[in-house]
Amino acid sequence: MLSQEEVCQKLLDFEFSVLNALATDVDDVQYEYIRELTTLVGETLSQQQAQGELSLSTLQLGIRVRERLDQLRYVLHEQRHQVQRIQSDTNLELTSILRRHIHTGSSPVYRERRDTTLNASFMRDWFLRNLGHPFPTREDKQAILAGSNARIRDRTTRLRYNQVVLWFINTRRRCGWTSFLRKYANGNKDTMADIAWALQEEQGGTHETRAWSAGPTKAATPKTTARSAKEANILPAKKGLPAVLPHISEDTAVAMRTEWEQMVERVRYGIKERIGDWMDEVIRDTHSSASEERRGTPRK
DNA sequence: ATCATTGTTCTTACGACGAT
DNA sequence: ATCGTCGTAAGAACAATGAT
Repeated sequence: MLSQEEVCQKLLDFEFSVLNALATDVDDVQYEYIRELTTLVGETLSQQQAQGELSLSTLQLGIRVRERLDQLRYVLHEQRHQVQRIQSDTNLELTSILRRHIHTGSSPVYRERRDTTLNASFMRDWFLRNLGHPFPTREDKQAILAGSNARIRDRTTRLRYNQVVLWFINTRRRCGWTSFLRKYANGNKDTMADIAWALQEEQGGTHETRAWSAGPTKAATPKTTARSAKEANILPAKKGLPAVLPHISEDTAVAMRTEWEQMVERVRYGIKERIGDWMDEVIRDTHSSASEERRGTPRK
């Protein structure tokens, strides 16, 4: 148990630490110290009060400290508002200056890189759950942003809205989603959604894709596709890919399944499209030259 | 006006390789 | 073993353009 003198000293120490922290930027160690001190002072005072050991002078000191901190809190509150107003005005001004600068034909100003890779786990997860239609709405993007930044205290590693937009654009292109769309769905996103549904159904997927498959924009325009038939629980005669694309050859179906799996892997673990393509080339070359040798065909 | 796509540039990490 | 340099892949970001 602390003596009255020690309690008073802790109170003053507490006030000094808080003032100091407010005047400068606190690091984690300082923050932790203030937190511990707050607990210690609070517990000691309430204990002493409960046991009737709290002296009048300590009590008065405690009240004075609280009043000073209250006043300070009010002042800081006002200051913060002012700073926010100034920041907002400055941002507007800077934006307009930068716009003018860019429009005068100067070279592009690339933002300084903060990290080599983004905190993309939320975006990857969303992409994988919506492979049939990886186009998040504004609300979706805001939710992804909030989820990604929820536990990040360091400002410099927090995602920005535009980074989410760009990540989806780049990932659709790099993971092979766009080329798959063109190659197998004739550029039709509805067909792509159906194919995605069928492939995931074949693989015994969790059918989480139902969310986008029956998404709000689609639901508003009901169509007699394989997808809507499924939603109405009218199961087609065939299941999986043949139900959606009845006229494709087995070879094409196999190729589609392979490319789909590669696409999923790229999204899940990173793109690495160039290494992947290179590996494919090596494997293909090795395979073809091996079979040529088996047939006795002279190489080169 | 807003959002997606495409082509492209730029930054960073990393491996190979030679010099010490 | 440890550097410094160089080339390259991956991925983030930008600009122009098109679609709705």
